[in-house]
Amino acid sequence: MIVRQAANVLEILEYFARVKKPATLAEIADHFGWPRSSTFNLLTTLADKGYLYEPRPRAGYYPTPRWLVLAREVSEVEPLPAWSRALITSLSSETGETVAIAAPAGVMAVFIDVIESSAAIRYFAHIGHRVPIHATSSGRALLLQYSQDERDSLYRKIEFKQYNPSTPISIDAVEAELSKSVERGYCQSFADYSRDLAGVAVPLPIGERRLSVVVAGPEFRIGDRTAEIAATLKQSVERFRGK
Amino acid sequence: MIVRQAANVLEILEYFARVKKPATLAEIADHFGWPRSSTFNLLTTLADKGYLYEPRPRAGYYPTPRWLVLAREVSEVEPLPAWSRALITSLSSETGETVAIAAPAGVMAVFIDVIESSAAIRYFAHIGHRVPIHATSSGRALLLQYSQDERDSLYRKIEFKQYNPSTPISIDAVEAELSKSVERGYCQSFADYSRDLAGVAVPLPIGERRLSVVVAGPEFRIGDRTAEIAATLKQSVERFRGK
DNA sequence: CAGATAAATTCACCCATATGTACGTTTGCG
DNA sequence: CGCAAACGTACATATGGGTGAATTTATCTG
Repeated sequence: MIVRQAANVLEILEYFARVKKPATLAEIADHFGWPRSSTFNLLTTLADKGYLYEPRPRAGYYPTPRWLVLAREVSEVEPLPAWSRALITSLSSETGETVAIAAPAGVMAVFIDVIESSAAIRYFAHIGHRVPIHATSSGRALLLQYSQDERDSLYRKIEFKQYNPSTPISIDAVEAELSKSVERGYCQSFADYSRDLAGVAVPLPIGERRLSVVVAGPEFRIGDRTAEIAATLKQSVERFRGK
Repeated sequence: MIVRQAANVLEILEYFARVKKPATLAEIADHFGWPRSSTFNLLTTLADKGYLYEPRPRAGYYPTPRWLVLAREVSEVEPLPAWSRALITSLSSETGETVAIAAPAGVMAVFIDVIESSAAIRYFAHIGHRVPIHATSSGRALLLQYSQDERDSLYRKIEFKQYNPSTPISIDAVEAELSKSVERGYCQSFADYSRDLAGVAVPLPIGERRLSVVVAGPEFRIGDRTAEIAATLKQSVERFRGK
């Protein structure tokens, strides 16, 4: 069950991150198609707790720096090492594709750091983006770091959906793909989840954390370059990990 | 009306900012006294939207860096100038008290930047902290920048409460205090709102924005130093504004 | 490896809460 | 300056969502 008002708070934060200027109650209500009265209650709540204020009287609400303070506090703990960002930046410019670092989140993989390709046609992803752990290269690079037991209990929670023709829709299919990945030395996915999207990924354990790096872009650009990209990936990981 | 689930999202964020480590569903539920099932729904919602993840399987949830990304985006717009932070840092070390920059938020004043005193007994405030605009020195320094019309319409929304013996509980009382502030050249408050707390504040217009700076601490330390503190305040504002 | 214990998840029902409606206030325009 | 349209706010009510209890899943313990 989704908690609507909780999701709405996030919607509002995202809204402000997008428009980057104060918004009046009416604007917000209209934008989301929410009733004025409900919007009023929500904004009042956020303002009461010190998360919104009115930069200029009657010119609308805007988030206070409180968000930043709290976000900094939570993110300063166990930050990614400096080299991981250098790694994906370097990989992105070398390959010309979007590169991300993924972490497990139940049956999903979350991107916890992303460098987007600068190509016009590219994989559009952002930090916080979530993809099914079993149907993506980044996810499977995480699964490879699980024990068989851990994987088995995860599988039971997965709802196997046929996102695309090539989506693995059984435990066996996933396990088979994992075996193949071990053989070939890297994980890959060709539109197993997102249409037209191909990805190449490898595990990236950092300390206790099980992460993965993925290079992803349109199938026609990744196509037969997977081995080459995988080599670049591994090489770069080796090179940057030391630093 | 307060939107409970919206407030709960903020509570959770604050919780993680405090404990700075992953927390399981049970821990969170117990901490807040929420039913497990409700906590489950909330955490699931936040995780579904990519705001929480599980650093290690079964080791609990933790916020993703997504919060930081969004918070940065909203805060990068119209950031406070670099000198304003230097100003309050300097003021705090000169006076030994907590110093804050306040902005209007309806009938309240929000602190949008704060440097806390290092004294054991001090004014405890944080970014996002809110105080009544009419019953605090920081608030009144904001009111001074309003036109009479704007003030009048604000007054109608204020619910005059006797927080303390000295709280102004009428429009006239507030206006009188504002006049006195103009005469003496700065705003002050002696426990008009918070018990034992004294504050000295001056307006701080930055660009189009109407802000104020306040030096606040225990009455016994501020006591008869108000004039001196006000002088330091004004001097520092002059000095740093140029930079 | 049971058996016990604790945690996570599901579900249906009833109450808290989101909303439609109405009212007061502000703003924009002629 | 007066009127209209837009905006913000209050409140009662029906209904969507939070919760307690039941069920499943994981973890501990002897």
